[in-house]
Amino acid sequence: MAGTSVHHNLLLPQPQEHHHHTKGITSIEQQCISLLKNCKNIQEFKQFHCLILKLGLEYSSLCTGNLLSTCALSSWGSMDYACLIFQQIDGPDSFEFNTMIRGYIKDMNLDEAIMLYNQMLEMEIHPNNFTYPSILKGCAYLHRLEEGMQFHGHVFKYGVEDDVYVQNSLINMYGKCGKITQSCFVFEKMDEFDRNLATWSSIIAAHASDQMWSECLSLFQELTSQNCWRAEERVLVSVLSSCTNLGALDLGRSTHGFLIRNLSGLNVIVETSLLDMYLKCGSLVNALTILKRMKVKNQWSYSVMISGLAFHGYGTEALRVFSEMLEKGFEPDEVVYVGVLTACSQTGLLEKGLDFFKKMTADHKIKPTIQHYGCLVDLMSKAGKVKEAFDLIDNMPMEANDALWYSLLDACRVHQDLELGEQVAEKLLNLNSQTPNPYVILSNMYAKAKKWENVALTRREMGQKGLMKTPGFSIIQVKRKAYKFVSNDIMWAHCKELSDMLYQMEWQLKFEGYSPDTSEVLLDVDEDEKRERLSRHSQKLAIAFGLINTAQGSLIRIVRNMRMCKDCHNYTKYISFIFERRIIVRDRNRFHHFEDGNCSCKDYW
DNA sequence: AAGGCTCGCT
Repeated sequence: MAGTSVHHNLLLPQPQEHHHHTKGITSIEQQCISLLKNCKNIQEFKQFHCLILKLGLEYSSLCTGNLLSTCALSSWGSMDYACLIFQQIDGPDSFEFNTMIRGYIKDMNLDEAIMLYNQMLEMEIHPNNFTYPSILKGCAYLHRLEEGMQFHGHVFKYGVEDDVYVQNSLINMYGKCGKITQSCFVFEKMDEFDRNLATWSSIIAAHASDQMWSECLSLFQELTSQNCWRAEERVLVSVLSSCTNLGALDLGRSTHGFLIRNLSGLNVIVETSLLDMYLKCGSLVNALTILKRMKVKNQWSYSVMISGLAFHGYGTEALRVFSEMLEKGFEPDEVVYVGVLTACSQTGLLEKGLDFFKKMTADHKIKPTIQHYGCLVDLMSKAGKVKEAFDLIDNMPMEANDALWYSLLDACRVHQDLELGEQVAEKLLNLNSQTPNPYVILSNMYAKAKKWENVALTRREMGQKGLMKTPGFSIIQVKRKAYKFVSNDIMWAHCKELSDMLYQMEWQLKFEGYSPDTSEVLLDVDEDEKRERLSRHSQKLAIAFGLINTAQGSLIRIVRNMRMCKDCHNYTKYISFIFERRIIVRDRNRFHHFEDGNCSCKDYW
């Protein structure tokens, strides 16, 4: 038994007659401390503690502090026992209080930590620069802004506002509580030379989580321009997240290169961020390479993989990854289930999706959030069950948001359910009357049903509110430069090269059997005019530009602000076949991979 | 005796 040999060791220092004092601790105390720190579990620790008490050792406050910290901060979760020790201490000092607070924060027990903090003040023991970082960390984690602000006040009261650890913790706390302005305020007030990597990491992460991605990247540039910079995984994770959200594949690639050059190995969090970046920026090939090289995967890696595959239209593969995750013994959380349900809705697996929803609540005891209901509504709507989706929203335990209604409204449009569409549009306008989107979708539905009076009426109502339709556009990247094409933009009509290319494309398309599908042109004009308009959709212009300006056989990437129309989808399939190009289009919901005349969405989107 | 990182419905 491990205990026996340790007892033996503990008794060893006894024969020493003269006590060596080092830094105020006797050598026997020092030995006790080191033995205590090597304890593997609470039982072992208790045994030692009893033994020390039996030996009748008088220990100094430093020793008590160490005893406490060993217990309170151990990984074997023994705050109860630490409490017992703490209560026996006659007049605990700030060191001991800080240790206990840190122990509670480690267990995410902010309320107990705050109680102890108040007790500290009552006993007129001043908190110090070691008190605030830990307690602010607790506020950050649990998004407790009110308490965090209170501590910010105390930081001044107890004169530790210039401590860099305290300042970093404040930046982090405000960032996590969504108060980016306050984070910046603390950051700006800091001495430039005091700022360290944790400072930068906190402020950069704060911007990333507040969706200020471009600002996040400029801060990172500011950091790299300083000489003190060194490779830091933690910072780069936030940078990668910003690249992901901006769809900045090039910058993401550079960051990946930087990581490879500067670090010998990558941890699982960085690898997961890279995985997410490549997936969301549309490079499935790079994502799969990362995945193959990953030695360690955690729940988040699977989560990213599942939603990423779903985003690319590989629903079945996403579900296969999910079952692998379960086999490996990872407990699915609510986020993973959002990915799983998305995979089902993107692929049209209605029954499976409903099954997963049941499993989630019954087997895994996860309370569905509005996001889960969102997926479910999308799942049913896309499968044509619009009435059922409407009933589901009515019977949900929470209020519906606009995302949910939009999902249903778009399905009403696709499945031409005018009556329900009108109801849904009204719901949306009740939520926010100053948005053009419900009017636009509704008028498009009227147009498709050839109810031109209603079209005019809807458009007029929209105009009276001063609302404008957001124009559809497509962005194509050529040699690291972005070119934006807006539908029916006449600016490009003067470009001979482009109109020649469009003419050539059209000619070859017709030869291969393509005929324009004018059913989604939503104006009361004749067939020729419809065809004319169709041919000037932004995606077609962007593709023509891409065919002219990129090397033969190379990949074409397009990002759009809207869902593509049926005809553009069909047209792009033909182009991928005729010009032997892979074309990847990201619309507002997902990726479409066009290759050899087919699309990864299998025409379900 | 202390502080910093990644995933989710239109």
